[in-house]
This record gives sequence, C-alpha cells and structure tokens, in this order.
Amino acid sequence: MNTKLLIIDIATTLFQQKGYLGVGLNEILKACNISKGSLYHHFPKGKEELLIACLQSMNEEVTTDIEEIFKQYQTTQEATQAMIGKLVEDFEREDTIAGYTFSSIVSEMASLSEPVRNACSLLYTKIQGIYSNKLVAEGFSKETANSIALMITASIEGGLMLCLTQKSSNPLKIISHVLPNLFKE
Amino acid sequence: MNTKLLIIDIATTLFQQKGYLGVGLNEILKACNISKGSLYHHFPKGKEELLIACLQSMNEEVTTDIEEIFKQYQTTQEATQAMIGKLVEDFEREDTIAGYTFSSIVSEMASLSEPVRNACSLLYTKIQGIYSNKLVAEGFSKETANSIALMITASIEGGLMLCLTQKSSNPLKIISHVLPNLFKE
DNA sequence: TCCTCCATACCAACCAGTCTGTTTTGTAGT
DNA sequence: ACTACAAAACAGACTGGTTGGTATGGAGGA
Repeated sequence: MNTKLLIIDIATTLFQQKGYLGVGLNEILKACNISKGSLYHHFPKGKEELLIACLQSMNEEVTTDIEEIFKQYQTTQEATQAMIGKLVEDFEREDTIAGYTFSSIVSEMASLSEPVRNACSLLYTKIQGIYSNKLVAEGFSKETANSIALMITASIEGGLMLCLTQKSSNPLKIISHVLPNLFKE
Repeated sequence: MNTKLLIIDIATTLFQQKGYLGVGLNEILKACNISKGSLYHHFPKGKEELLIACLQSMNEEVTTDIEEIFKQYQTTQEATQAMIGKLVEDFEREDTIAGYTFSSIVSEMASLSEPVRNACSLLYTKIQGIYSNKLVAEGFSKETANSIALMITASIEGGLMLCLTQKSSNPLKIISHVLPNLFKE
C-alpha cells in the first residue's frame, strides 16, 4: 500500500508542474523508482486512473490545508490574504506552482475526459465552499457569499497563471491587496 | 502566403482548444489539408515556431477585438461587461473556449520554453494595458488602474477555467456581475 | 498453493522532424 | 509572346525515439 501512496504523491507534483500530457509514464516510473508492472498493478486502468487518484489526493490535501488557514484567522479577508501569502512564498521558493491549482490539467483534459473534468469540478466546488461558508458566518447572504467565493477562486487561479508568465509573484500580491475590496454586501 | 495564414488560423484554434501538447502535427496537417513539407516550408523550426506565430496572431486579433469593444462603451464597467458577455456567448455557442485565453498554453509551456513564455507575457501585458488606460482616462491613478486591470485579467482567465470544469457559463456571468465592485479608488 | 506485488520484455501507435522529389510560379531574355 | 530557368511551394515516404499499454513470469508472504 505504501507504493501506491508514493506513486500518487510524486505523480501529483509532476502533473501539477507539467500538466497531464506533459508527464510521461516513464518519467513517473523513474521518479518513483518503480517498474511499469508495479504501476499497472495499482492503477490497472493506466494513466488516467492515476490522474484521478491524484486529483482526489489533492482534493483532501488542499482542502485540509485551506481549512486550517481559515480556522486560524477570524475574518475571511485575513484568511484569504494569509492563504495567498503562502502561495506567494511557495512560488518564490520553488519558482513553480505546487498547490491550489490544476489549471493545466483542467484546460488540457476538461474537453477530453468527463471523469477528470468531474474530479476537477468537485475540487473547485469544495474550495469555494470553504470561502463561502466563512463569508456566510460573517453575515453575508448566501448568494453574495457564493459570488465572492467564486471571485476568490477565479482570481487566484488566473493570478497564478500571470505569475507563471511573468516569472514574478507580483500578480498574486496585487490580487491579495485588491481582493478585500470585494468583501462588501 | 495564403497557406501560411491558413495554417496559423487553424492551428491557433486547435492550440486554444487542446493546448500545445494536445495537438499533434498530423492533426494540424489534416485540418489544413496540407502536407508536412508545406508546413515545414513555412515554419522551418517546426511546431514551436508555429505556436509562437499563433500567439502573435492571437495578440493582434484579441487586442483589436477588445480595443473595439472598449471604444464602443464609455465606462470601463460597461466595456468589461460587454466583453465578458461576448465570451459567455461564445462559450454557450461553441461549448469550448475560443478567445481571450491561452491558459493551457501558458501552464504547459511557461516552464519549458522561454520564447513561448515571453510571447504569452506580452499578450497579457497588452490586454491589461487596454483596461488600465481606460481606467486612467476615467480618473483612476495609474497604480490603482494597473491593479484593477490585473484583477480583470486574472478573474476572467480563472473564470474561463471554472466555466470549462463546470460546463456552464455561470462563473463568467457572476464575475461580470461582481467585478464592477472593484472599480473604486 | 494461492494471491499480492513487482519486474521486464514487448507492442502498435504516434510523435516531431528530415529528406528527396515534384509541381507551381515568378521572372528575365530574346 | 514564347522559352528558359530558378526559386518558391508543396507532397509524401521515412527515421529514430517515445508514448501508453499488455503479457508473462518471478519473488515472497499467508
């Protein structure tokens, strides 16, 4: 069972960094130091099954990660900014995207594979739910909270894209600064 | 010269829909009804050269497109909403993304090819410039205008991503509705 | 003896890119 | 206006490498 988790762990990172099509099976095998037989033992349906497992794994990790941050701070504003701050740190340290995003996977696979599209959809929904709940707890109407939560998700996702193209964490920083202006009924 | 433009035209659409790695040369050739020799005659350096040509072509098309919309409407708010409205229409009609975005290409290629990353960066910068200029003309300070322009770009980019995963134009609609709340000094 | 787990050899399909040869086209000479 | 010729444009076969996926067999514990 350990091997399976190892595969998921490493493959998740690779998929996030290079996208689904950008990572070959052999690359994954080498990174994990396992053989093809082992991989296909744990994921008989192959690469796509592995991807979905990775997405589910990300789902749990990202969710608990964000939830923890959101428990630590009282207001959504503080929590959001702390969260983006963490993203900025990660980006500046590793110079690549390692969390909270799967745009590459979405844009590659959304039109190709329904199961993958669905897994991504679940992930976004869950994250938005965290934002939304906190906003409702602060007194926002459910509808407004959902709208703002969507804006947070979208702008972070797009912001990461801009950071990638500009090789700079500036876009996320600006977003972190501007976003709170939306937190009004 | 006609063939070259044809190739760029068709390849641009394919790249937008499926990403760089998602489109094979043979697929492009078939879609254009041309031969490999012809393609490599116009793009001696191969696929990546073609991609960059496509990005430049998108640059011009998208830029003039947005500029026209922004001339038609007096306020940035109206213009932005009209622009997003057009995106929504496109998405609902074709059920795929056809303009104003190249996230798939960015996320796939940003870390792999400097020239491509640069072409993408130019594109984003140019689009943001249009937003920013209009905002400055409305009286915003340059810094605020840049921040808001960045937020527009990021949220639209992320919004398209959400539309793709949810197979719905709702995210963009909500963004169009919420975005104007940012238009304050 | 099974069954889980892993390793390896192998496969057809496809990839981007090269090479050679043919057609088309523009141009200069008479 | 007709020919001659070179360059541009195109066609298609071919290559080496890689892709995801399969089939077979072995090691080790229950």
